Amino acid sequence: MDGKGRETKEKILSAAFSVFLKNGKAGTRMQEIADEAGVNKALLHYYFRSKDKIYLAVLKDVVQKIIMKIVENIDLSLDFQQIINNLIHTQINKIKENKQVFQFIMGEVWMNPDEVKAVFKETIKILDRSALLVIMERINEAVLRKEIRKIDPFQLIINIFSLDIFFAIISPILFDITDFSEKKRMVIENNRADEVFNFVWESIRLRNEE
Amino acid sequence: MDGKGRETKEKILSAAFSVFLKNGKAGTRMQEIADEAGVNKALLHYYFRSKDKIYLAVLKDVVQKIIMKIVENIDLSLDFQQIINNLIHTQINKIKENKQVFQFIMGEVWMNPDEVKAVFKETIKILDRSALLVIMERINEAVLRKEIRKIDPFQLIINIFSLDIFFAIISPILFDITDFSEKKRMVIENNRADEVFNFVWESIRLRNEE
DNA sequence: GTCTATAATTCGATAGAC
DNA sequence: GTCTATCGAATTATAGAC
Repeated sequence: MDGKGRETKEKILSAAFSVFLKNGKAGTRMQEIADEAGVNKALLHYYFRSKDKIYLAVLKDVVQKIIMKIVENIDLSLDFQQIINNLIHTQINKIKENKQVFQFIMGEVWMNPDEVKAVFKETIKILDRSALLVIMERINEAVLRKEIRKIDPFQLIINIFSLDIFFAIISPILFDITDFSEKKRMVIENNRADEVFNFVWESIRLRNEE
Repeated sequence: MDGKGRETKEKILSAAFSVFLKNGKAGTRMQEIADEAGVNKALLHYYFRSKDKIYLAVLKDVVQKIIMKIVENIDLSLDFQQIINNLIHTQINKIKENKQVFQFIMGEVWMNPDEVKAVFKETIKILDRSALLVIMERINEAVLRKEIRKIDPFQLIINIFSLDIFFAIISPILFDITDFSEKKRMVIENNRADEVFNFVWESIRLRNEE
């Protein structure tokens, strides 16, 4: 493929990325992608054959990016308490920055579970899992030296992810159906990471009495 | 409307319920509802005018049931620790029993956010909120008599919901992409309620040292 | 490689007979 | 109240000219 062709293909892919993220698979029209890319609709088929193929390309890209983002950038040089604190704050910030991506994935998971699961599986296979494994290792170490109580690392990670992710994806609806003031909403959102860390740390730290 | 008409209408609604739950709004075909109900497709329009109208009827019913289920049946005669324990176990059981309903709502929230939000708002308005309010009251009381540490009841409830709901809706994908044995999967699923209660209680209970 | 025009299909909705 | 037949809109996909 020559330079011009590659350029066009990338324009289409980038447009598809933004349109699929906004509307989901079912809500996306090939015409809208073409308009967004500034090319003719027929070209989408010339380069990608079908809507399904473009969707799959976008989905792979999105899933890969989100998995990377959620486990990367964890500073392991800190002490254990700070690692957990750092993990929670980093994760919640990443989620805030990529809300649209999370909501897209949540939507697609239910509409196209098999497609999404397959992409997740494939991505995880080629992924560098070391970051997550190192954290689990650190959890086990902290248990052994009695800094925290005995807990299954897998369950602890799941609990942290639940507290981080569920709130973020549900908060638009939550604040829409409750009658909090804008100010209270902001306070709750901004304090969420501290609240989660506090909740988690109080649960796992070992006290002197024990 | 005579007896026969009412009966047909109910057959359609019941079929619509099962088909929408399985496929979501976008994935549902009027023909499939008609087949499921054993009537002609034209009759759906005779009784409900449009697909949107049937969907709305189903959505209202589903949302109402799920909100009721999640807050009802909390035994308030117990002591505080047991109320929290009971709340978590009841909720997780309800979620397990109604997994399809939860997954349907999660899917619809992203595909039709405005429609779903509106139905939630409306349902909450006519809902008996006393159960949830009483729990928040009990939380405040427990703080005052120093049974648990100081915590915002709203945040505590959100945290419990996160730990209960997120795991349940994500577990099919989680177990699909990891390589746990069937046995380990069962153990984790069956112990989830105990794990959550333990995690929450360890986080909030006040010790003697403090 | 890119465009115009159109085929092909799917699906919600309706008209009209019984 | 129920069915058959069909319309019309929306949308993916392709054929063919440039």
